[in-house]
Order: sequence, then C-alpha cells, then structure tokens
Amino acid sequence: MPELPEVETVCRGMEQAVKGRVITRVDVRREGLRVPFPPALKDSLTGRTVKDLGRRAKYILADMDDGAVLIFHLGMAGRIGLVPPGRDYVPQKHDHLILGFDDGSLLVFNDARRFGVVALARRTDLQSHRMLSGLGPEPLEPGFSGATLSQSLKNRKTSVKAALMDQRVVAGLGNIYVCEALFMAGIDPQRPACSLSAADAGSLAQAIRDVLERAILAGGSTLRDYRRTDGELGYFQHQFAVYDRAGAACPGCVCDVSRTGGIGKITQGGRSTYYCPERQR
DNA sequence: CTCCTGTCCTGCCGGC
DNA sequence: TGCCGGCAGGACAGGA
Repeated sequence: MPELPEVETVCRGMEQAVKGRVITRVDVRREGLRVPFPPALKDSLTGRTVKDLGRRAKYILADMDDGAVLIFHLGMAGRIGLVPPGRDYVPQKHDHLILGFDDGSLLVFNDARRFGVVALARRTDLQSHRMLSGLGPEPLEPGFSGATLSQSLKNRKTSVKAALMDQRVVAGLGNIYVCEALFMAGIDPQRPACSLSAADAGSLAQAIRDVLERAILAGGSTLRDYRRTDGELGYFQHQFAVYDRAGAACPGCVCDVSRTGGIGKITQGGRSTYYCPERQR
C-alpha cells in the first residue's frame, strides 16, 4: 500500500539507477493491468533517454528526452525492482512490464493485484492529464500549510479522516499516514472536517509533514507488499503509533489500557481507522 | 457541488 | 492438512 513516502523512496531508487540511461528494450509481458497499457508504449519508449524522475502525489513521473512522460502508479501492491547490470533476472509471477537499459540494467514492474497504472503523457500537457489535474497540494512543499488545509476543510461535512484521504485536499496520503497524522495532532478522526479550528488545521498540517518526513527517512513502511527498488524493506512500520495496533497502548500512553481497551479500530468509508479515543478529541 | 457506496484484483490469514 | 470466506485498499464511477 504505497503512499507518498513509499513512492518517494521508489522514485529516488529509480533516479539513481536509470536517470540518463537509454531505454533499449521494452518487454510487455501482459496486456495491461485494470487499465490497459498504452498501445504506443513500446514505440514511444524504445531509444529514449530518461532525463529526469519525479513524483506527484502517488504517481512516479519519468521524463523522456522527447517530452514524453512515463507515469507509474503502484496501486496497492505494485513494485518496481531494479536489476543491476550483469545480475541475472529471474522472472517472477506478476512481472508485467520490463524496461531494459543501455548499461544492461533492467526495470521490472510487478503488480500482483493489478491495481497499478502505467500511462504516457506529454510533459507540456501533464498538468491537465486526467490522473493529475485534480490533485491537491504536495504536503512537503510550501503550497501546503495550516491555512490552506483549513481552507479546504472548512466546507466539508464529511469526517476529517475521509477528507484527508481525498487527494484533492492534500496529495499523497493514504490510510496509514492519515491515521498516524491524526494521532500526532490529537484529533479525533470522526470529527467533521469543518469542525476543525485554524489551530487544529495548523497542528494537523505540521503532523502530516512530520510523519511523512520521518517515514521517508526510514525508507517507507513495509507491511505486506511494498519493497524498495533494491528489494529491501522499509522500516517505518516499526514507528507506527496507532496503525494496525488495535488494543495496544499508544506511545506515551498514561491511561489504564485494561480499562480503555487501548488503541481503537473503527471503520470509516469502508476503511479501517486506528486511533486513541483518549488522546484524540 | 458534496457525499457515499460499490467495484476492481489477488494474496494472505484465520477459522473450521 | 485443506478449503473457504473475508480482508486489505487507491482511484474512480455513478447515484443520491
């Protein structure tokens, strides 16, 4: 379940391995995922040089030397593996797309659940691309603040949890980091988004930035499916305060867990929410 | 507009 | 041991 820190980690791994490399081979091993691969994928990419790698929300953007942009979304279980030059590549189940480079290295896109996306766009039209056009601010960039968050939450009657999951409000968060940020800010996930004060929004925005930055430093979180491009695990899951910790004591907990039941688990919008009913108000 | 629900997809885990 | 139901969840469509 790659969210912003996991996607950022993958993106940095790709940048190290393939930036400046020429794509010499495009091997499409199945027709596509839920969304078919672009028909022009092979013709568009073969012979191109990868000029740059970047991330927008949970999308990885690989800029080519001719203005094309290859877009990856990892969905829930998507992995991008990099096979160094000279290392044997052993095909794995669900390896759907392989790019070969001029130094003999390979990029392998694997997605067991097929929720991921591979798309092509033009750099000049990227802002208006249907997958990217509606996205809210990047939480780690200056365009995101307590003030902007407050502004986008103030007319929403839905829960603050659901609002933060909405990529139009802030880009790149998913279930894990929303739960963690709400805990850090001491805000009850069930509160209507519009009930947050300016001060609440300020501490929430800060909590979002903090948790994302700490997670990136740890190389993301590996729960079930996510891997870094070198196959290594992320380690941030060991720092979770509430996610997947129902019944446990929250960090710094001073309440009687045998009485309170510890960290609570509820369902919001069909997704699990973990929170501390004592500390999140 | 916003809000809410259902759908996609398959591996894994717990229960029997 | 083996089977099966339920769960995980990001994005989006479609209906209220």
